Amino acid sequence: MTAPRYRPPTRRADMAPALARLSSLIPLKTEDEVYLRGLDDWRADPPGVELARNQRPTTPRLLIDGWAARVRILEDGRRQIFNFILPGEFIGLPLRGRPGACVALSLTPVQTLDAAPVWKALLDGRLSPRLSQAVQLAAAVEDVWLMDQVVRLGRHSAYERICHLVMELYQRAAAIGAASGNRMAFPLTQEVLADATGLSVVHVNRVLQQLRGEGLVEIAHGHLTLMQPDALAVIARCSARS
Amino acid sequence: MTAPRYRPPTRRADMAPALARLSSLIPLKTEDEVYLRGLDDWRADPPGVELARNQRPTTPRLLIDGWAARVRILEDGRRQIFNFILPGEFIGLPLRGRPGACVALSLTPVQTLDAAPVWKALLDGRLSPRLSQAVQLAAAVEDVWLMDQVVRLGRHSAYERICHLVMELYQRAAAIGAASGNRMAFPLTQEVLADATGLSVVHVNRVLQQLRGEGLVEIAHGHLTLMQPDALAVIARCSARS
DNA sequence: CGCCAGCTTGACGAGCTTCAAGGGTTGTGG
DNA sequence: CCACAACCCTTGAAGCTCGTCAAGCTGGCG
Repeated sequence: MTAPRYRPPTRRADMAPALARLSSLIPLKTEDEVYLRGLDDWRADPPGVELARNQRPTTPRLLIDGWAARVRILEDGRRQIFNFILPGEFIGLPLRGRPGACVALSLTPVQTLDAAPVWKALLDGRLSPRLSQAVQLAAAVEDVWLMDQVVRLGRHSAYERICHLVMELYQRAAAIGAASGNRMAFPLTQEVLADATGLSVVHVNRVLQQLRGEGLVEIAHGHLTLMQPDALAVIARCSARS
Repeated sequence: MTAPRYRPPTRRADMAPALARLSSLIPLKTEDEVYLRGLDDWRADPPGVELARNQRPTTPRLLIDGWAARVRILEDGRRQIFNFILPGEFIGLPLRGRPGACVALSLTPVQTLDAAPVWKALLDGRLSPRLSQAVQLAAAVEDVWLMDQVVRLGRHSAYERICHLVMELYQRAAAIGAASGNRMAFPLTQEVLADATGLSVVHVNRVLQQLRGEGLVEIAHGHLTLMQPDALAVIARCSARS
């Protein structure tokens, strides 16, 4: 009956994962890291909170802990997830989008920093060339992920969709140092996976059972394990070409 | 047996549609139109030609006549169309994408202009503020279309997908003055529609039959007619919100 | 200990794909 | 002018993938 009270963390999470992700786009120098660590408008939010709407003006934020997603909700309640947001990614950059196109939603407890100074510095040309390029690259990579999502939804079977998405998420987790030994924390519910893959919850469950039975992937207790990364990669590689 | 010889047109197509489309993003001044009309590296291509690959360096081009599409082709031959390209849109702008992410393919005979001067001028800050903003807006609108595509593929039925796509294309045609009286030239084959909507050709055909039977939409002889635009809009409006 | 969100399973049916074959239209060559 | 080829559209039949409904289970948290 009582609202599920949210106890915000008292301290800022480690910024290393976020910095690792940005460095994976373009190697950052110490001064860049110092600059980012200097961002001081910190905020913590519980799951299920709308972090940003894609409309101007919106102040961009940098995710430093937790998972979020870009989502659209239809009039009749259907939901479609466009993409997941992991630490080191920007939310609400005015580079893209338009009112109602999508909303950023926290999926776990999240911590973010106000990135408005970064954006302002970029526009004024005061941002370090490496950070400028990192922002540009981040946008380009997002575009590619969105195209991958289109291919998954349009031309992959349920089985392929889940394999492909799992591989993407594993590689992104690896880039922030959140994966080791083919294992990673995986906070997504099957309902969220369903909204991302365009499937029903029940069918997501069945595919996951199948993958577990085949000894390919195991998701349990908030963790994901790639049992046969190579076999998975083969299935997922029904993707690019030409 | 003989290659289906291609007779390129001898004269450049009218640029009015392309200019109308850009003006619909941001009203252009006469000098902007003069500048664009001054682009002189003209090219004509038959259908089925790869116009640009999403990788640097690629020289961007401005489509002035015909239809094209951004496509990805999978190893096993499956195809997914991301988006259609109509006159007034740029192909291969280095704003987005990455090798292999997608390819631009002509669907009809097309005519394009080399837009490298535009891009260079933009980078140097020499481009008129209106044209600069038009390019930015074009990119933003493309993002929205891509998200719409994700929603169609992920959460719409076949019936809804086709209605929604038809509405989008009609509005885009209207913006370039290529539609009148609920009617427009429509050069897409059912196979192309299938690759755009993630369906099989056979099922696209069945849905089109149904729409025709219901007196909603008629596609025949390369032309599309909206018989009941209002009813269609209601079906298609299962889209944005929040 | 009890509650609730999330996971699991079965049965059934709809939506869509696949395979197969036929028909219409357009353009090319004899 | 006709015949033919290529391409596209159309239709039927059969079956698989996936969604829906319904019910029970499990684990974590207050």
